Amino acid sequence: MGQRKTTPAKREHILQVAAQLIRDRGIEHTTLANIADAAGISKGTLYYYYSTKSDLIFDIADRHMNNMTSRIFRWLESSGTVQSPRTVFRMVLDTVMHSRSRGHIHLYLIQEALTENPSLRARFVQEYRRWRSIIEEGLGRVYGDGHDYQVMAQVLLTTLDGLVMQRLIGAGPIAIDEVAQFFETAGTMYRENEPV
Amino acid sequence: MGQRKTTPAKREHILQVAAQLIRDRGIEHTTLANIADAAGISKGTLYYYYSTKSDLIFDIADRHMNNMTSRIFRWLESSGTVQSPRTVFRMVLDTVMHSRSRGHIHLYLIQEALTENPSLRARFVQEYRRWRSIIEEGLGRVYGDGHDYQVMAQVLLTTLDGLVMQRLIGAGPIAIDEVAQFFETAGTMYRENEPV
Amino acid sequence: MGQRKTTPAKREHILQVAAQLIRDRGIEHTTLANIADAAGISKGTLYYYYSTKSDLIFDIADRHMNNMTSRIFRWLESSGTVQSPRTVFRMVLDTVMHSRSRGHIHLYLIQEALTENPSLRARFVQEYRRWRSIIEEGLGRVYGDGHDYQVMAQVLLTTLDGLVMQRLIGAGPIAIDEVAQFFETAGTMYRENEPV
Amino acid sequence: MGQRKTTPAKREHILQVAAQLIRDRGIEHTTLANIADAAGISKGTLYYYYSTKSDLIFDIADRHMNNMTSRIFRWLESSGTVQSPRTVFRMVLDTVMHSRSRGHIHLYLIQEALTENPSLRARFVQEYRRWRSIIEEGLGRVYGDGHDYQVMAQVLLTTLDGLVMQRLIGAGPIAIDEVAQFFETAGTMYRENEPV
DNA sequence: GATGAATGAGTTTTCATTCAT
DNA sequence: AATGAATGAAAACTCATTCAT
Repeated sequence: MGQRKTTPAKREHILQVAAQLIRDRGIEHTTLANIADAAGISKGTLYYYYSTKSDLIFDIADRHMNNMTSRIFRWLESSGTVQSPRTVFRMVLDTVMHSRSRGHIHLYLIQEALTENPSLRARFVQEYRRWRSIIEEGLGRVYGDGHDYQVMAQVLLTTLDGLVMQRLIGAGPIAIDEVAQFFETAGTMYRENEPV
Repeated sequence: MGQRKTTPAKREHILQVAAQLIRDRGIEHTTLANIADAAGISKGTLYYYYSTKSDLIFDIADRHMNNMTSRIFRWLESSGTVQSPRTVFRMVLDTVMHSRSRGHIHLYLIQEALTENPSLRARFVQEYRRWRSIIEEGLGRVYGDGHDYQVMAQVLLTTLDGLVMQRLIGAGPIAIDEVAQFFETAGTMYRENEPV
Repeated sequence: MGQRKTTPAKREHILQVAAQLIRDRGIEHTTLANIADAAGISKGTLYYYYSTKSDLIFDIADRHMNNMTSRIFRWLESSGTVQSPRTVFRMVLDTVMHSRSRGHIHLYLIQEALTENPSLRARFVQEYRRWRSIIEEGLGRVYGDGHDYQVMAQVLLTTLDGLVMQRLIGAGPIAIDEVAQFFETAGTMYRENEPV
Repeated sequence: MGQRKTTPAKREHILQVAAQLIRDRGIEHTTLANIADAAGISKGTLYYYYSTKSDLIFDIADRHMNNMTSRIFRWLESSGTVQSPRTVFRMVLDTVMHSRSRGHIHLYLIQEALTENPSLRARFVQEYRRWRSIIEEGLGRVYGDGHDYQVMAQVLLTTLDGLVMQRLIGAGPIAIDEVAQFFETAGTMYRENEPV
């Protein structure tokens, strides 16, 4: 829904291939020649679709964030019919962390945004805010009342980012179930103690 | 204090300068020429002290992790005499997130470890485990009993990482106080519900 | 009036647009993609009308030289009815230097002719001779007698070229009036001293 | 006297070689690989001395203009002891136009300055002014009195530029002697008629 | 210890041109 | 007539690394 122009099939193909390569080797170690090769086209053709490496990266980031957003959205939709908050948490954690590669690309893109891509950075800031508010709304729905879940949403989102990093590093298995439970009990607790 | 061999003053100087540059522009955008320039030496001399860019980066990472570790250690030491768990959390969050630049370098180094520096990665894995166990011990001390704070330690550490990332992106101010409170109440709650 | 074949409207349009671009950015910095864009057509279509960049440039040069020639011709026509030689010079200088853009394209085209377009160069040689003889004839008419104005015509034409260059560089305002006067007095003088 | 830093021998060598190539084929058709080859060094080494094609071109232009300037200066020096104005003109014209290659490079550099090198352009403007004033002073000396030779200096300089262009195009032999004579008689005349 | 010079292998970018539809 | 897609060959630029002095 609303990519730039109408992404033609080949542009889409390039996007996929490039994202895959970047996942595997990082942005800096993925050359345009690599991408062209993997996509089965010439460098010239690559240029036809993306006249700059930056452009390509921006589109990959864009796609990535849209994916994340719609994933979280779907969670929000479904959460209306779910009884157990715990199940919900498990699902969120699970979904977002789903593929190691997704985490990889997430980290690379942030890095890129940080060092030399101001517009990409702006995009990240905007998207983070969006995610936070979606999560907030979802939490409100799960717990059913009018409490303020701002902080909890932030912690949850933040934890997700942290999990991505730790998972990438591979510092031991991550006990998602336990973390989910932690958040559930914390949520209940927090709600009760709120008037602080 | 016990670097490899006896770090001569110039090696130390190079380290500092390089770390600073990497903080500002990322690893990939910091060339050896940049470092030599900033350090006021020639590229040849740089190579006299560090025969490879990787070596230099490893040393920077080493230094960085030692810093983190001793910081968390200090917390452990001090936590024995602190009454309020909340104060403790605030302090940890505060300390670790202290400088934006530190966060930057943390992220860059992880990236590097991820893409092409397996030994650096191993080092990170080891250090993360260490941090987690320190935090675990500290939590036990704060809450005073024999409960198992593994998950909570993980969540705390993870959140720290996540906070670093979000802070880097600059997605709005981070309500450290509130997060600290969240963890405190969560901690209490979790302790009580533990038998799961 | 009488281009090759019968220049269809679109070919003419391309010509204008391309000339404009070249005026602004030079030949080397004007790509066929630029021209196609500016003309509102596709590169493919551009190739339908001009099978080579060289062809297009030749046509532009052709047009440019025809313009210059007819301008000087007009001067010749009018000069018969003019009394003051000075007025005439002023007019020539003024006319030829009329638009900065024309000077630009003149220079660019000469450059092109020089480096890689022998046929264009031949065309320039031919045209320069023509201009010189037109000017010579005009001078004879102005001064009314049978003297030989070859040198003066050359100096005048040469000065025009020089003025174009200096004007392009923008090295200060050019005192056209004074230059015109210089030529007038010089002309008179020269005529008298001729038997050298 | 006062190149940037102290031009090492190799830098100087590169400069000469590059200037030569540019004279022969133009800026656009002279690649860095060509230059490196002709200079007997690698592209990397070329980069060591000139990190940009623009830098190199600027230095060539700088050198070129210094050459021109000192050539005109020398004329000024010598002109003090010369009796015949005509001899002087001949010499100036002759000297400046001396080598066809010099003209070539002059034209290319102006072109370059025009299209995308503002600092080069500024340099040209400055140098043109300098040349004009040197010529003015020289004329005053030749004609011995306090008249104002501004216009004549401009016409002379302009004519030189024009001659360079026409010579490059190769539009017939240039009658330098006659042109010199024209300027001499014109000079005398102009001086006498000055109070206009 | 220190350095400037040199390098080569790789990387992005450019663009005139071709061609099937 | 018109076009979008594709291409290749070349060009500029990057930079970690080596080495004689």
